[in-house]
Amino acid sequence: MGNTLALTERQKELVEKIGIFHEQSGMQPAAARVMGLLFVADKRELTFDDITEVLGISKSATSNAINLLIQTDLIDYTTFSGDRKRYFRLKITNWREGLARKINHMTSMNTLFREVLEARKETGAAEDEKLEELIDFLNYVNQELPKMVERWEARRR
Amino acid sequence: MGNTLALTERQKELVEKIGIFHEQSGMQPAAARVMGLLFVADKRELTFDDITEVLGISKSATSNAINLLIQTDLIDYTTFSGDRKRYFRLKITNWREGLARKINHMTSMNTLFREVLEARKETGAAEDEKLEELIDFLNYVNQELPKMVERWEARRR
DNA sequence: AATTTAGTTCATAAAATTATGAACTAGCGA
DNA sequence: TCGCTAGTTCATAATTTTATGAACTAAATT
Repeated sequence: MGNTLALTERQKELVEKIGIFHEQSGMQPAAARVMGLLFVADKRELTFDDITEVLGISKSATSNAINLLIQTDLIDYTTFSGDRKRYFRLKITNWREGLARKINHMTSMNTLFREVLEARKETGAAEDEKLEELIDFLNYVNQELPKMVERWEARRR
Repeated sequence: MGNTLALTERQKELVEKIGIFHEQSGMQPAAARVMGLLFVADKRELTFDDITEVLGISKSATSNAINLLIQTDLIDYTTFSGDRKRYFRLKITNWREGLARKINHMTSMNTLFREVLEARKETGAAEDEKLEELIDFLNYVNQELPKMVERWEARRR
């Protein structure tokens, strides 16, 4: 029983590209490939076995990856009555949120920088001012980013 | 000859915090600690040996870390005549740029998503529309972010 | 010329991450 | 009750990443 989901070369290439992208954002390799596959496969919903077979990874690797992606809310699944399989699919809508969270993580450095500044013996050095400036910038981004998302949403309507 | 730069507990704590933050952004552990140290040390400029001794890492680890940080433009050094040592220091001003670059990397996913969409057999499915929407959002961010930075700069003056 | 200083390089070791496969579980249907 | 399906779990293996230490270089100093 050959697998009906075989990928074209183009699809394989895109799975890798998307995989690498996610790896670079800190995701485990297998999970990153699962993301890629869910993006490019001919079907929008894949079963556990689809994933295992098409990616050529072990069941445990698939299990790990899927649970990780569910936990981080990047994928989802449906079921159908009289069928025990789960059908996994991307939760694309959560991307915006995820992006915002990541940017937020970066800009959250500002509180840590503030602590650093307070722990420094006051030298009144030019370096301290530069750090102040950076903190101010991060604060600004933190404040403006949600507004930006709102503007995008408004424009959409 | 004991080292004159010994860190307080508070400073050590902050080095670790900053280190972990950078590690989470994909930086190698040793380099991440060097960043932390340069942030919290009593002096704003440290030598190779200061770093090696205070962090308790090997010379090669220090060498690696420093070269990495110089390459990625996160640190700098000065020299003084009649002194062969290099004095390493943070290049804080480049942070804004670095942050912008990272956000850009994330939003650069839009071109890849566009490729995915084009490779999909046109099903006209709702999923495709969601992906379109995401691409649109990423485009928007890419476009608006530089403006945001400009607004911050303007406000600063 | 010999030594010291300020590093670099590289083979190897240690540690951390990721994947495997075999054994297991729990529900369903016959 | 037996077997099958759809996974999970865990000890172990493979891979990757990171750090070490010893040997080296090249410039400055004595």
